[in-house]
Amino acid sequence: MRLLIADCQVDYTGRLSAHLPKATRLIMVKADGSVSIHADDRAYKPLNWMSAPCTMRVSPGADDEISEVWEVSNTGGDLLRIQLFSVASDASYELGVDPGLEKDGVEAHLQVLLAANPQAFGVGWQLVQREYFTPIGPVDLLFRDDSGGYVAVEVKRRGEIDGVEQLTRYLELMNADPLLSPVRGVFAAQVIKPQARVLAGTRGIGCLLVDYDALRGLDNAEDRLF
Amino acid sequence: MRLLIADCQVDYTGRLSAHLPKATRLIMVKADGSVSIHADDRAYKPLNWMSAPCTMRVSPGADDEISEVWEVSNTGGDLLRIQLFSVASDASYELGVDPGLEKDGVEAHLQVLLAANPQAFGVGWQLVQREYFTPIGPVDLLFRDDSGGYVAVEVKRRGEIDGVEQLTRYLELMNADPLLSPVRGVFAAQVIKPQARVLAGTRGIGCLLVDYDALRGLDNAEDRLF
DNA sequence: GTGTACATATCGCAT
DNA sequence: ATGCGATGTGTACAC
Repeated sequence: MRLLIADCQVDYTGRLSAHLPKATRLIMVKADGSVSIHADDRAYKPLNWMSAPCTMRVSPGADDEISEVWEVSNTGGDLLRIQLFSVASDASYELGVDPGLEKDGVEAHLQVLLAANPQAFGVGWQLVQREYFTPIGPVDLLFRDDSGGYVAVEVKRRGEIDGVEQLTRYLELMNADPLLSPVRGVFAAQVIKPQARVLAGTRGIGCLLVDYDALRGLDNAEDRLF
Repeated sequence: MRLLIADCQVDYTGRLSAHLPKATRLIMVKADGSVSIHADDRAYKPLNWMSAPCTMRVSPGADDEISEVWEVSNTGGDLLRIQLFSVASDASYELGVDPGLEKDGVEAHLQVLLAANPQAFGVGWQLVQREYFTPIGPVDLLFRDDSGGYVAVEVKRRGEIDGVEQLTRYLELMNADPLLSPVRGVFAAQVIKPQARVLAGTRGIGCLLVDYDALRGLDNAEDRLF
């Protein structure tokens, strides 16, 4: 990883055109060839960047003020042009390959927990299949309720309007299948935004607020019992 | 901006739980207090981060190997815990406030260009309103076609399935209004994905591929003429 | 390679 | 504050 602190002017042309006037910034060149330019605020997003795979071409500056010009390009025709003025610092480091991030608590885990605990939906519910396949994609969970009717469940961490749309498309398709019809829908999420709840209501789709910690507790309790 | 190259172990608890095993990484502390941890690949995304506003608490390490422990927290209860082992480099720089990014070519510009050039849709089309308001949000463009019928247009840079869903919701609502009905829909984008085109077709929504450069050329030509 | 869904998305704007 | 849409979204995974 190479880190420069330098006065620079940057231009990007690609999916849009963007320009950074001359100022002091951090320029980061990573081992995969990617380049990013950071200001002294915002943790997450660089001002400008070029993702790998890309190639860099370095040329001398056109005048005394510009020491070098970097042109970073990819196969899609995007071009990041960095004009370097004075360089306050320029250092390189060997970091090696990162062992990587371990995560927990995402939607996949919610889905597994709900599949293992149908009682979260109601008494007598039984799981038919997880990731039940339809031509337009997999339904997260398919259950039969206590009366034997099919229920398609869409699981989200945060329930928003596009999740309701997604479930609606699945339901349209499944209800066109005489072997499945009628299929009800339930939208399950840790939080459900009001607009999503209203839209679900108008489409006859039920909503279930999922308590992740309680479900995980249930799961652990069962692990201990059996 | 403070830049450390150091062996570190990182834990994050907040909207999810995540763990980074001990390895050499870049740790960036910006003037706004935000902290990010970068591996030697991926230009855009840090491995872990805490956005401003947040506060850092530094304590000495529990044993000889750990030099310091940083705990960065925000008001939402998120916690980023960095255990520092050996530090290869530690430097601070004054960058000042960045003059900021200037952009061009985003969806807003497409919308303006299309509003100014109704002939891109067809002969005799007339703009009724840009950002035509409905209770569920603004329709990008509302036209009357050569026969006087209303046409709602959704503009995207890239036409995908969710854009068709969005336009569908607008059309449902507008067609429920006897003063507007019937309203046709047209989905306009620089590229339209096949699945979006098919969905639009099944809903009776037209598709228009927008040539950004040609439209801009038209616009410039008009600027010169008048 | 393309399509699809998720993200600690972030960011900006309008209510 | 909250909702909502756009992002050069990036990223992983399935087909």
